Amino acid sequence: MTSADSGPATIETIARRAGVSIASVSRVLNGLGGRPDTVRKVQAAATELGYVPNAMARSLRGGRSGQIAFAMEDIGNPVYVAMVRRIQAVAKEAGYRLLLHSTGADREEELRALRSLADRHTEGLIISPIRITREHLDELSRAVAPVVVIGSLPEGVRLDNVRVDSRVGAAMAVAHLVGIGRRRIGFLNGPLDTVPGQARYKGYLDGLATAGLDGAELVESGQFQTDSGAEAAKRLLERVPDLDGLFCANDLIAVGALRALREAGRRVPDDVAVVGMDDTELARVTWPTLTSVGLGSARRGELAAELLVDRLGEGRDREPRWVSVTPELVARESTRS
Amino acid sequence: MTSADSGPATIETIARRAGVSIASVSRVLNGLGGRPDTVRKVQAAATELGYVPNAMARSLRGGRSGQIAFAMEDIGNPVYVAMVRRIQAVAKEAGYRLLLHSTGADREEELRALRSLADRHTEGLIISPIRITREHLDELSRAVAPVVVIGSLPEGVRLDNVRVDSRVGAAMAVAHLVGIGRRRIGFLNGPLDTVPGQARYKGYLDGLATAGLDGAELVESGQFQTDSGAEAAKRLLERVPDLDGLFCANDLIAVGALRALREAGRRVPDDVAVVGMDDTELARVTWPTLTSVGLGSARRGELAAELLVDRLGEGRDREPRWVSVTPELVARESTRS
DNA sequence: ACGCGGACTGTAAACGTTTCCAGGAGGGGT
DNA sequence: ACCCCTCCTGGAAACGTTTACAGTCCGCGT
Repeated sequence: MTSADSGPATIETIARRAGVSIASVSRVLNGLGGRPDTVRKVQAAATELGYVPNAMARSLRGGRSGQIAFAMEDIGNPVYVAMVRRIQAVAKEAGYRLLLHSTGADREEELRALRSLADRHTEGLIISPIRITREHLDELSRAVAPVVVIGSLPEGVRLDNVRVDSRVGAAMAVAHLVGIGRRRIGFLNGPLDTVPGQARYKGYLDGLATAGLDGAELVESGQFQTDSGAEAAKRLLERVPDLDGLFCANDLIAVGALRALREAGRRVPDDVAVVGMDDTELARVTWPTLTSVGLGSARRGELAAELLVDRLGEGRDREPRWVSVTPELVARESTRS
Repeated sequence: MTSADSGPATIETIARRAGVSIASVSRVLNGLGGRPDTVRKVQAAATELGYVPNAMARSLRGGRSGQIAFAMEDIGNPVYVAMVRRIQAVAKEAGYRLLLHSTGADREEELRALRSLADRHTEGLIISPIRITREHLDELSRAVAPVVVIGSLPEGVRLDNVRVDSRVGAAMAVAHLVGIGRRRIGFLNGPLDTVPGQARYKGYLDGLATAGLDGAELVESGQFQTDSGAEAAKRLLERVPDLDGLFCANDLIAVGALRALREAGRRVPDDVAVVGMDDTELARVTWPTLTSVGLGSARRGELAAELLVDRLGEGRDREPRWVSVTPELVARESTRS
């Protein structure tokens, strides 16, 4: 009560006040037994002093920081919001705190996140890179702590991995448009040199091929963002006035496209039916509400977090696991026939 | 290169390899001088071994973890996304990592976030509580590390604080609706027992009073969320069929209201003009786009982060500072006259 | 030639824990 | 009455840094 001890109470303060050794204090506080009166004295002292163990000291000694990190492009994209939410939940459940890295899709930032594992402030990392370069792979293989990747990896990379076949998802989108009678189906993509950009482009072509259509000239690429999507849509509409279906590589692009279509006086879905991808919360907010191919982002976040937590505990040395989620098309007003 | 040292390189590994003491290694690596050849040897050894300093050890010794935290209700609300983005940026700039607490507006969780400062894993906290109880204030005053509150505090609380007069903002919304000729102006609020709920309600009344209107019976409350907003709107429409203006306490509610209005066959803005609050990214996504009173969420996040960073550095003992941001109405299609 | 000052170095302590180890106390069985 | 076993305890080391302190070396001025 009086104790003129400077600074917050430590295990030592308690030891002095309870008249026992710091070892005993530590044991009692960790529930490792002790004589009843020792336990009582220590607990009394601890609560009186409002003792809270110093997490840094504990981490240093135990080699465990109790922290994991999630690195994504930008938290502004609702697809990552969904992931963060679930990762957060799983992490908290397992007793980990969550750190956020916003990389802005900058390769250097991503690598920095990866390398930052080396300083041990974080026990593991979930990363969702949209480009995967040789350097990424090198750095991944060299990572000093467990890493779980959300997104597709090249064959043979031995890392826990949560993926979704967005190529199939893209094909589903096209099939759906074909199914409601559309024939001139455009595609607004993100950058072609990204993993998702590639996969979705191939899926688009797959979908067209299956339907016996040709759409080579109906593609525009930009960024995976709203404004960029609006511009791309405008370009496409000028080039292809008889467009009647539009698949967008993510919901942000789709939102931009809806805006551009409206400004161009096209009705959705009557004139042009639109399908987005990711099935984010945005899809239920637009008007008309947006048909979108869900890629299970919440689920992927959850799975990734579970993989990581497992590897940090029980599954220390298990084989790397590749988990996948299946895409699912959610039909809404933007493709009502 | 060969070194059968187990585990990652430490300052000691380097010392052995370079044939100097650990003190010298530390000094060289921190740029505190040394004889040219010592510097060379140490640096060579460090890079060969790929040395990275252990953040935990450093934190323990230095008493600084290099981490700050942000506690908010739910990252699903775009208003927090905007804040997180900016906080993240400022934190990174100043060399801090950012931890996220999602409290789900649960009082216990919020208090836990506050108390968790005591374990020193975090140097400071930015918190945006929507309810402020006696317990919050006690815990805030007792916090062992700097805290910045985003949101209004009772008079006399000595804490760094970033606020916005949302009461005035609400009044602006009503004035705007009055300005375009609306007279039966409803209000969809969040919970009345929250700080923002209170302020916005008062502002709504202020606005009506200024215009010489009476609207006591035109209010519905629910949660600050989309679905809840849709339900509230439905209830209100049934009770008040001649509604011609609607102010919503945040954009999520407004999005729900837009949906409900559409389902009820009312045109926006022709039949009912709608104003939201927070001016989140959602406002530009809906159709019609949503007029909304911006409360500078990005700016508030930024200011809060700056206050915190300052207090952790230079401003250690400066007086608590109260900063405020002024609301700003952004007119869009939902109130076009 | 000697001493002095300055620049550099190494030893050791400190940060706050957890945990290994050896020793002590107490109780039960012979 | 003695011994052994169990249970608890305190001392000390360890985690990987930074830093105060005291010592060493060198060159320079006298």
